[in-house]
Amino acid sequence: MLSFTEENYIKAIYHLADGGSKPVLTNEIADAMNTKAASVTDMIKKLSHKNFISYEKYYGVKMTKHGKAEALTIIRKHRLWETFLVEKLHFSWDEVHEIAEQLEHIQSPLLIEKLDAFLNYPKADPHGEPIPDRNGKVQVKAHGCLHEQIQGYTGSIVAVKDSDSSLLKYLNKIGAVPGKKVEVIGKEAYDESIEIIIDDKNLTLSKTVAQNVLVTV
Amino acid sequence: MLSFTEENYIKAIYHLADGGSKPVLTNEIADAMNTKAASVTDMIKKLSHKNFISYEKYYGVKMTKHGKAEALTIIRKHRLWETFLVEKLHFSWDEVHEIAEQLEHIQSPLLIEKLDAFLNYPKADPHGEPIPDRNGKVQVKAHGCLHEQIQGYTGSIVAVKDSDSSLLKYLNKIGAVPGKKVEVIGKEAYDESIEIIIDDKNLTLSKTVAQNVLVTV
DNA sequence: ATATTTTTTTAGATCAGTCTAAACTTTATT
DNA sequence: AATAAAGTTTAGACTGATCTAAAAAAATAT
Repeated sequence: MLSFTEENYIKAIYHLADGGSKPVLTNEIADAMNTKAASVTDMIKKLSHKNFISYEKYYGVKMTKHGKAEALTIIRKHRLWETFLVEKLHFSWDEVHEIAEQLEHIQSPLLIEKLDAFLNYPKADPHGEPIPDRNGKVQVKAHGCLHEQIQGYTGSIVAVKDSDSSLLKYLNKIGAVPGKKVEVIGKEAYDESIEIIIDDKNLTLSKTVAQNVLVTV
Repeated sequence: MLSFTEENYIKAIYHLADGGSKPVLTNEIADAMNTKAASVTDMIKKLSHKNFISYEKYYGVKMTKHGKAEALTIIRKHRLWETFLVEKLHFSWDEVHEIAEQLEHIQSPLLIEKLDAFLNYPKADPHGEPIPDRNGKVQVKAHGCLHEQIQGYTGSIVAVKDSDSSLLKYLNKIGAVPGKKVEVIGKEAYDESIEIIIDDKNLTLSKTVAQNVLVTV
């Protein structure tokens, strides 16, 4: 059985690898886990020994099939619990992450099946992220440019196209990060800027920025 | 913040001390925790240093006010989760103990308040055990062992002592669950088994079973 | 292509929780 | 009261997850 920590590493690596495909560097993991590179190296050895990742010294790690499957069941649990917290216990969607981080480690496949049924087999969590099914299948959501959306649109941010660090920094500052709910209030015709609401705050994004933000459709 | 293990020790000691009052011996704790006396001694030192119990070498430990309060919040969490599992997720009452053992360690006072509200502030868990309120107050119901009752007794089942799953499964099968009316028809002198009526059905329970069933008096 | 910087790994230490084996206290027995 | 038995504590070791400091490898810059 996996420890708390092992599960957290597997989940973090999966996310950093964008679904487990691309290789991830030691320092990236250390940053994501708020720990030191040395600790990561140790854990990498353990996880690779258990066949969740493949590891070659001085190169990033890559997830195996086994590892991806494991990550998906953890993600499934996390997102089902978040849905429960928001829909049944009436938490607001920004309060649930920390609690779900704990709940996702509860061991009981039957519990998760029953929770899934209780919630009526939801397809996405409160942040709009898809919930993998019991076999690890993820329903990939169609998404489009924020720039293409019109007044009245509501959805959530899926990803950011450009990896330019100043854009990311800016989006992070204004709270426009993946997972966040967004509503389109209106668009300026003359410069194609877009007015939106994120976290109850009105924001105006330039065309250039809006073209780089992917949202659910 | 308390570790998983510390919480489990506190809960076990509280139960062994019958509500925290009488002193508990090292070996009793070791048995209850499925560990060795030496490990218990170490943990006792730590918990006493943190003021949850008072400790004098070679004598049993006693819970402090602080320790009792802590134990009661853990028990509250455990019993609320059991209620949730049975009432909302439709687990049967003999399946929930192990899962609640995990859930009781989730840290979030707000979560517990919301769960309590969601369940409509239940007074007892599915086994009939009282649920402490947010201040640690327990509503104690007068009750006695079924085994101690004599011919002609009528009352109802309040709770089941042992949380052993095979006992619970058995009681569930014969319909001896909390809330059910029970009547004592007679007792066999030679093996101290007891004959009762539940749901118009005559049943014979062994001494061991009857000792674990609590009834109103 | 050599030197410098960055990244990663190794070595060695620490802490929590556990263990076994030995030492020590208390309780029971004769 | 002396001895045996039972229960408890100490000493020392191990594992898992972490750390710091130093060594090694890879990437970058001159």
